[in-house]
Amino acid sequence: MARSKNSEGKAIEPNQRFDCARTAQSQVLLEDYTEMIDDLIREHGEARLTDIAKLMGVAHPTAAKAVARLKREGLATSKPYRGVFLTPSGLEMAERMRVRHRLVLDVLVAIGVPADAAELDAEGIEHHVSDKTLAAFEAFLKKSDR
Amino acid sequence: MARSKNSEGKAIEPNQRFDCARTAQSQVLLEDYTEMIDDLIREHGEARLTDIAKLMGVAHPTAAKAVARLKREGLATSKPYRGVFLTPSGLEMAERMRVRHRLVLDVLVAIGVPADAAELDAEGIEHHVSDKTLAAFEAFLKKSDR
DNA sequence: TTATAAATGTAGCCTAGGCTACATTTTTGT
DNA sequence: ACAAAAATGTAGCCTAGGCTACATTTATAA
Repeated sequence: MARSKNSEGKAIEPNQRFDCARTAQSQVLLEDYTEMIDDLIREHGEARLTDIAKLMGVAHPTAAKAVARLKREGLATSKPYRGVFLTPSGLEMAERMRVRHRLVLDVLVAIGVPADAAELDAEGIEHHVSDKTLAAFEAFLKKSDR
Repeated sequence: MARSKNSEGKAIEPNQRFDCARTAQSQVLLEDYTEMIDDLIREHGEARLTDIAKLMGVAHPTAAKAVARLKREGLATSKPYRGVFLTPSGLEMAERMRVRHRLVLDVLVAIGVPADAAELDAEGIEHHVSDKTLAAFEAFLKKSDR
């Protein structure tokens, strides 16, 4: 082979560090939408497509496509011209994200990040926190409390 | 209007919390590639397309498309059948990501995240850390040191 | 009730990022 | 030098997620 090693003689191997971003992208969208639909239902009693689109800052057909995908993946249900609801597994995902969001936010604030920045960054970060890290966050907060 | 408010009477407004993920996606790819190209050049003296593809875990035409985009955005240069190089602004981006990566990793470790989880999660998190949060991270680490 | 407004559905287009298949150019090894 | 292997380029396809434009249904108000 021409160059599975190079001038420095080090082999190049796939780096797990980089291949999560792309695979995860799709998942992030699902998580954002379920989280938001859950928020809407809690705060307003229902999740209308128009409201979902407004909150996500996208045009309504974009939200409609996303909802179609949620339904395909078994996370949501809806009937024509009616609101959107989460299935049990959709609710589970929303709850999971809620917990993560809370913990990430609390950790950021605990280490001194201003509240506004913490809130914005938490939304991006919460999708990339593994279970191990989450557990460490809980332990850290418990320790900080006392 | 039919429902810019709803049964609970609360207005629905775009939530900045949700509209970063999508806009940012594109940026994340650029950041990952510049970071990795910089790594390759430092460690191996050059960044070959094949190595970039291997590291990213994608097929080589995918990497070629990404490099084409980096060039379009003024972050990289390359000649046919030769390695890829970063422009000054590409180097700047790589350096920015290197600093972020280091800080995020150190903060995670400092609050008790196991090293392996910290390394993996840092790669996802580093793209979502604002300047404010980064500054808070630095302050936190400085405080932890003593 | 019935016209109008709002919400939702649908079609069709674009770009990004993934792939395979195949063509071309470099590099390697004999 | 030259054949084979490796690297790179290119074409073309797919899906996701964004949009606008337009059709249809539901809700509101006169």
